[in-house]
Amino acid sequence: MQDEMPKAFEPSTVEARWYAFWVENGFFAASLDPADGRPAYVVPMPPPNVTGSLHVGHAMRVTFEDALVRWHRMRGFNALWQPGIDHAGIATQTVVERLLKREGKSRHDLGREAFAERVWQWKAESGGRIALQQRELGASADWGRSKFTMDEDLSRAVREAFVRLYEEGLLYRDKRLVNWDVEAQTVLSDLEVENDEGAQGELFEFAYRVEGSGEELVVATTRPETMLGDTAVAVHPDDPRYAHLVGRKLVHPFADRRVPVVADAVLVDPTFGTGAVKVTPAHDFNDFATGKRHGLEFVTVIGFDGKMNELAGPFQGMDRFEARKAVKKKLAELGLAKGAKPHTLTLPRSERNGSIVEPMLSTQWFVSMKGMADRALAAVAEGRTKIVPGDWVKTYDHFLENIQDWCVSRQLWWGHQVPAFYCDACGEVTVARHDPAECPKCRAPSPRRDPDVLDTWFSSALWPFSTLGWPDRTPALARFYPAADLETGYDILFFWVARMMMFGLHFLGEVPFRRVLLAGMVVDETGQKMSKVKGNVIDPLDLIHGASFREVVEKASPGVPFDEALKKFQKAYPSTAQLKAKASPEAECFPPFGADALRLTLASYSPATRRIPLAPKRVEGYRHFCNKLWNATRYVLPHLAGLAPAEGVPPATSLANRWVLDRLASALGEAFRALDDYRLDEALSALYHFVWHDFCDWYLELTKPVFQQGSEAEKAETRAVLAHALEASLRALHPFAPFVTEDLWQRLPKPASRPASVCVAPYPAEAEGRNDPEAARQMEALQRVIGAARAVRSEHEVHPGAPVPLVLRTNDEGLRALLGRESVAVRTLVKTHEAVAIEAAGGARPRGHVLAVAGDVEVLVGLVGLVEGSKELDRIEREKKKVEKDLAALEKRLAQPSFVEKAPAEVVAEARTQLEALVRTRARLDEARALAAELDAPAG
RNA sequence: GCGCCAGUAGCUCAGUGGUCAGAGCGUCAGCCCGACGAGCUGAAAGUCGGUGGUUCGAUUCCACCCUGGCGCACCA
Repeated sequence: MQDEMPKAFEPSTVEARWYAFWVENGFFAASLDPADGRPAYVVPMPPPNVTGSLHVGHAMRVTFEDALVRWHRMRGFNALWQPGIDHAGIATQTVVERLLKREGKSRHDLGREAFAERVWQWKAESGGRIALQQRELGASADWGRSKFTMDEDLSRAVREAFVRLYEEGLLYRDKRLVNWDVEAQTVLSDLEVENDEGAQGELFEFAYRVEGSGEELVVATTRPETMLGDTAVAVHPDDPRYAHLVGRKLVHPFADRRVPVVADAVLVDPTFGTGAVKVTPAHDFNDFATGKRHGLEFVTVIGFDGKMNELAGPFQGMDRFEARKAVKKKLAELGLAKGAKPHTLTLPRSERNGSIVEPMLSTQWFVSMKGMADRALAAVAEGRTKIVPGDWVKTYDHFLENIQDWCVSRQLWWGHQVPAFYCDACGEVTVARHDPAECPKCRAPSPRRDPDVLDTWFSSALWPFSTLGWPDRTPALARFYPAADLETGYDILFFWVARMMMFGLHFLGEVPFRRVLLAGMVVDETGQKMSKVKGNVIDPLDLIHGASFREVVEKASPGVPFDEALKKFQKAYPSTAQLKAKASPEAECFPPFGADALRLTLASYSPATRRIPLAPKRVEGYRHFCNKLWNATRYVLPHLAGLAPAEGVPPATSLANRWVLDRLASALGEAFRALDDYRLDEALSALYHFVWHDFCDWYLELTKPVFQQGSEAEKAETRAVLAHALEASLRALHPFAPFVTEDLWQRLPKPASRPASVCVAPYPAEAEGRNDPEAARQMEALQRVIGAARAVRSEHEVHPGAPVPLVLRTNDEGLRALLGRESVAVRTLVKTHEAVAIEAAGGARPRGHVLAVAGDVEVLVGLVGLVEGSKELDRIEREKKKVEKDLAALEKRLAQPSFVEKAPAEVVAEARTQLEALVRTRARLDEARALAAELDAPAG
């Protein structure tokens, strides 16, 4: 693998071979060996849907989790990143039904068994493709332990959980009003219902006639068709308008039924509408409760198919929306319609298919949540599980404090079938771990199994332990439960995280994970959610492998004409549009940025932020960073000449070597602290800055004169430091950019103790550098001097290649000594071939030199004959203005007795030191100004 | 109605009770120098959403307000 290094980093050639290398060597497998004493670090991967295809959300999961897992693995943890796939009940059934439809069939044509067979077949062919895509991102999961939620062992866990809850009286069957998805033909849990706010509807008013009088009672409704199921009209008990009607009966215009007027303070707000409310206990949640309170009849008039049933009289067979119009019309004909006003309402919609959810009376299985919720609340309150960022604790608490029982049965064919059996002979219900051959009560043969399946999230809630062999007490369970970190998007805090907490505590008596890390959602560059409607979806694989505009735009807006789709896309990603304004379909929209660049980009967003605006331009920036690493290594390698460095931090005596080890220590320390705090962005930023701006911009440049003209001893020391700093940097960056770091690391000569792969090499901590405040201070002074000289030259537009004489003056002897020692460095970095003169301050000014001030050093740059005139006075004035301003502020503060008395001593001392420094700088600037006149005077 | 989040350079975002601040991209000027499908050097640019308060001191803490986003509940 030690081939010639191409000039530029090419992700595609690097990625595939290293992934194979890692897997072949089993680096990602967690160990169950009893002799392995390493502490466990476990992260359960949120199992993507079997129907899923990798989107940026998944890419973010992989990036965050993989970085954490690789980091811990390198730190010597026995890391288990538990992967898997979710069977995704409704989603998968919908996909396969759609396929059947193309063949002109429905699932009913096949029957339940054959349909399930068909789904398994589909799964074998195209399901779980996402697991392969996760590998393209470098996911270091323990693929050998991968689980599918419908695997035999996980199905056993689901059944066990169900039976136990039933035996404990926490799982029960009840007839109540549920959310019915008319399109999918199944019940939904409350969480699966989305509230569509701002829908335009109308508030329709009609009258009921009071029995035995000509009086009318006007009610208002947004759903006139439900009046067919009205069994009462409610008024407020204190409402004088209707007091006389309470207890009277109303005539239902279409049904052979008398409807009582009841007084109800809970349901009725006398100030809203007419102050009289029609009550339909079988089709509305509030009315259901009202019906219970008053012992009303429950008349169901809408069927599970969304059509009016036989109790709807003349409206039977009509679709509910059709019936709405018909009822209104009929009421108008009867003179009972009393007008309508526009009304904004919130419609409950199925999160799956968007159809309007119908509240229906139905018998379903429910899990009693209150007790489990209380324990889940306590676990977080007591800190046994920490939610990060902590902002989410309130949301978590609010959900659990107001939790309703969980409807877990679904009228689907794909999923874990409810293990309940009904005896048709005696009505006995049996819930059992094994299918009963006969009714345990009356011995009637073959009780009928409940046809329903369980909510997909029921099995997901068991994930942290069902994947480890529960209900058996396996070694894996003992070793890997509870997990350390659970990382996921905040959108499934209720669906998944809270339920895992509850089930984990219930079944294992212990929290399922110590930390919950909640990440934001990836959105487009303008902050909009990604959706096909908006045409702003980006396939992360396109960013990795590169893609033409046609490919990108087709995925963003399937089926939409190119130009239109392109426009939408460019609007969502302005920086891309800018980059490729002249986009033609076949032109390259994204070059192959590579998995590393994408990962670095995603890792660079603060995990605390809720919206993560994905900017392709930013990915490009990180590809450049990979390229920088690549080329830095390309520079370093020839100098090392294959010499393997010794173990440990190499000795350093030269300023540059001491300094770079100091910066390395500081960056590594910061990275470690940040990672520990789940701040991948801060860790990355510290390392990025070190590599690019300290290591490449300064240190590599400083090594050049050493290799050109240094002594053998200097060269040897520099070689060792160079090799060490680069090798440590690659290790430090490996969790973020696994591919490029592995490739480069393999090319470097390394100490003998290093393992076969960087992914199991020790993660560098601060001690792999060497703190050296003295070197840091000296280097900073040097950098200021060099910066001042460069600025002078740049501002005077002197050709960087032109040699300029440089005179550095200071009365600080230490500084003079330093500048003398480092004069070669100064000369190299200022890019002047002339000798550098180091002098005491205050001498006569050399002719034609422009002066700048760098702290205590006067920097005189000789520009004779190179420029006409000078901007020196301008820049001195500018600098002085700044200094004066800072000085004034400091003086003012120090003049305040309250500040000096009350502020901490060190703050005051620091202010004084700064003041002194500023005063000195001001003096230099004053001198400089006086001297500036000399240069500005007409040349003699 | 309850709750959460955001509002900092042209853009996207970091950040801190202590000289009223950073990064990337973008912009401007110069360069191409044997690590750099790029890079290097330099520069310009912000009254840190508004109003009050706490404090010796607030962009950073508190209250209220405005704007945008989100969640939950309710809606005859």
